[in-house]
Amino acid sequence: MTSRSAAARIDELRRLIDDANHRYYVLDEPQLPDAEYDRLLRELESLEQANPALRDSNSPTARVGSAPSGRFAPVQHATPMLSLANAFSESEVRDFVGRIERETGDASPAFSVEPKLDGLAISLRYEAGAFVQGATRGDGATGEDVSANLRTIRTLPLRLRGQAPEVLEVRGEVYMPKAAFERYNAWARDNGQRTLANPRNGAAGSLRQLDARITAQRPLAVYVYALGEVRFAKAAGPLPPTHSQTLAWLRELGFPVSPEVDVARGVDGLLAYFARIGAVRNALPYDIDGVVYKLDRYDQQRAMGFVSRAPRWALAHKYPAQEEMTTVESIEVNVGRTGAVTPWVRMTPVQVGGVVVSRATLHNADQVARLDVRVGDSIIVRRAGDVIPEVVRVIEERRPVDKRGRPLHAAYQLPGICPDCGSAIEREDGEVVARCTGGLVCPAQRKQALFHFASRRAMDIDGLGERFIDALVELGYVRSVADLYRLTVDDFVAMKRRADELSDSVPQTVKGGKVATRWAENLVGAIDRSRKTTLERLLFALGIRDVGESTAKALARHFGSLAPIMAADEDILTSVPDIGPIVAAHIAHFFAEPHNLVAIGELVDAGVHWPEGAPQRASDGPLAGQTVVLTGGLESMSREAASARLEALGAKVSGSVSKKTSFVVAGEAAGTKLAKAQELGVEVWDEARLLAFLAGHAH
DNA sequence: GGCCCTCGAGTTCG
DNA sequence: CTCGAGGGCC
Repeated sequence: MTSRSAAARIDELRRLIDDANHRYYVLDEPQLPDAEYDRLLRELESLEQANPALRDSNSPTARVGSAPSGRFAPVQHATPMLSLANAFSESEVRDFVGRIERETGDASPAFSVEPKLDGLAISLRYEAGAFVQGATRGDGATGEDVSANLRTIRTLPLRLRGQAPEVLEVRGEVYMPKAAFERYNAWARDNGQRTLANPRNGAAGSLRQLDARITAQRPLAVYVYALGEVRFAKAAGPLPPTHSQTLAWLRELGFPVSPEVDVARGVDGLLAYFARIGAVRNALPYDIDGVVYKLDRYDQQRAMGFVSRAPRWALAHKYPAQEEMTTVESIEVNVGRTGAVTPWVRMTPVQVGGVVVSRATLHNADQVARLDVRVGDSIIVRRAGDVIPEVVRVIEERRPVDKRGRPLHAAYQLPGICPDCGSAIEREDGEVVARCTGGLVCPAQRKQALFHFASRRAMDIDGLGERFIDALVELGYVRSVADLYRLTVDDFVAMKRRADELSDSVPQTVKGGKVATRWAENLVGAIDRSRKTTLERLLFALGIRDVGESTAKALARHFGSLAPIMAADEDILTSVPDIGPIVAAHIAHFFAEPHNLVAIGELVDAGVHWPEGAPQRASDGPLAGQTVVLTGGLESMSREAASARLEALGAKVSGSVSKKTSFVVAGEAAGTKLAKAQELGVEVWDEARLLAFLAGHAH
């Protein structure tokens, strides 16, 4: 190939690859098959290698990064990089908008609004449409030249598209997408590399790598959101008159601009945007710490001017932090109803997502080992999608060490004996959970068994909470579930008096004298009401391992009465739908234990009773054989009531959506289950349709 | 033996 | 809600 035609081909390849990159990374609409892309890139590489004179630092092949070039050179920003005023409350937003309305005389000014990415601010300089230099923010006036590292970022255009100004400086944020961060850390763990503490630190650290080849391996991305210096070839350039139009223009030039940018008017518009982004915050592919409001019209911006270094026409409205750092004060264990030993951390209380968090579960020994959490460690805690705090990771760099630089504390190990009863803790082969072997000898297990027995879905004894059960067991009033039915008002009053003397483990609101008597009467009444129950509730309340509500219901339907269940061997039990050999063994063992038989006899003697009937096999009804899932809240009835009505019509009400689900009933604020149903193409009913169906099939 | 669907169990704060 | 594991079907 002559060098002339090589030059033409190189030019063509660079265009094709740049275009493919733009479509893939910026527009998210890949067009070129991966194999074809690789082929073009390899062809370009070999042509550039054969023709060194035609190499170009803005060639797409440069994205693999270049060797270190010493220190970062300082870069003077042509126009200073600003900082923004922050707001943490609605009233600050009102003040901000009020000021602008007053001073511009515009009763309903438009704002360009955008998410505030949690990354690293940078400035990018283009001359004649080609990327020439990129710098960190630094102190706002002078930053560091990180051009080589920025070139490795796939979403950053190396050449602009269309009519680019002579000089164009844009400001943006370099960030690490959440998924890329997770992927990178998984890779780093597997390969013995240091993991990144969070996406923001990951972005900052990667951008300040002296060796751009390392940066190239870090999955960074960039969004632009503002202009710096702009010079057009001809005298006065046609700059758009508003910020939102500028963003659209930047997008046309090939820059990645957040798809969440919008225009809003007035305080209500801004707050609505803040709420809308806040609602999807977790689902966004990047971390944000707030949203930014910018007065849209440039003439109005000029009228507002600056205070020190912050513009008076822009505001960053921050969300409460969702991830915070704190320290581990101790690692302790809980013993559950089945003896499951669950480790958890007590940590220095810290505000996360608006509430103070002081403890978080570690689930099991595997999780402790994975995180390698130790006493004294600095940890990142998060309140994920729901409410439950979790330990995200340990910041190993901050682990306390002794004089010789060794960690102060060894890796945490689960205790070998139960802290509540001293029995051995064992973990079966292949199982994740470790269990206390003490059984009902263990006070922790006994308390949990009682709590489960009294719980709403079991015997439904109102007012018998966890702390109160603790006191009952510790003071020796109750050993087995049947003991509950022997307690009198006098017992409760006496117990209350003793508990008050010993500690404050009984609610403070319960005072002595008449009030105590009244309270005791209520409890005795609640216990008495629970005597009348159903077979499935009783079976569930007994706390047989692996027998939850659903299995208890299956047993009750299949056998109709208690005696045949107690008498059944494992073979007979296995013939019940959804009961296999393992659950059958647990059930048979439970009823083979003499103390369980005694407890059941005592319950019956104490007056616990339930209707018994004939065995029921496959149900019929208009919904026979259908599996239904309820999600979200219904207005006209509780979720339980809706379940009962559907079951009465023969449906099986399940908790999780799958291909086999017949239909999903979605109420208010339906969440992931609705999304899953839509993804799987499962039929979705709204409340109106459910009500119409129920009305049409009323008994 | 491997998959998919369910169920069970544990969990935090106000 | 999420994870782990039991049950059932291919």
